[in-house]
Amino acid sequence: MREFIKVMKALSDPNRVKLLKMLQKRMMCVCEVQASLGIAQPTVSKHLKILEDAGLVGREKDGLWVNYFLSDGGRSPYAASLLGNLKHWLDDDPEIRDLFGRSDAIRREDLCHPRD
Amino acid sequence: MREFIKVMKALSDPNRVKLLKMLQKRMMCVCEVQASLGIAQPTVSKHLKILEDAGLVGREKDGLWVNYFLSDGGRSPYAASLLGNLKHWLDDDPEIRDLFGRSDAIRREDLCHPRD
DNA sequence: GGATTATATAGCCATAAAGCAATATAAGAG
DNA sequence: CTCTTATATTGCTTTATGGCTATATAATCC
Repeated sequence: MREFIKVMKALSDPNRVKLLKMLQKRMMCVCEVQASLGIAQPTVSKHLKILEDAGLVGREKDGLWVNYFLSDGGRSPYAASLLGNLKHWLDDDPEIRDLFGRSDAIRREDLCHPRD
Repeated sequence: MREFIKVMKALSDPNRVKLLKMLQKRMMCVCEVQASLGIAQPTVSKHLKILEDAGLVGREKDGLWVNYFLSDGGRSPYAASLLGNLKHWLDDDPEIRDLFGRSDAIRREDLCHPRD
């Protein structure tokens, strides 16, 4: 029951749902998510932790970055099922469309390494 | 998005999930739910309202009682899908098993109409 | 080593949520 | 109409959640 509730709670916040929808397109680092959602970096980290604890996303360090990606669902059947549903859900949602419009233009290189 | 979030929030509480699992077996009135879950009657009514607003349950007046039952999902595709998943989820959960053990013994006639 | 940068954690505040007791509403019985 | 009973609503308290700023950690560069 706890595992199930954890997944449902993780999916109960619009910013976390948006985050998952973005990760459907490609893996992202924290600063890319921050720029796309327009919320503070620590808030993004907190959301990502909640999603990770629920088994909805995975992470992979890459130097200074941490890349987050959609989980394959191996850790939680509830997460797996919901991620499957989310693939075709909300694509017509205006908020999600707006988000995609914005996040497509966001590239890590413009946010990080300002010296390059 | 709001509709989706509403369904996820509705499913984010253990008592509401238990309630839905019980309704899988049969429709129930408020006092039966109250006895099964062991929480106050107004709390039950509040939970049922949240589930109804999310399109997860329906209601039908029967004299003094109000019978609640699982929605057919016609009002929300998210609710429909999740209700379908819940049918086979959590049946092995210890809390749900306990609940079923208790709720099977609960009959409306023993709770209401004490004069009969 | 020290500086820089991306992410994580800690601490705090405002709002939401879940619980209860008390009260209001609605339907049936007399 | 009055009384009873099942459910709904209101008002309140406690805890959980989402947001922020400030600080800590981890990795890279010099």
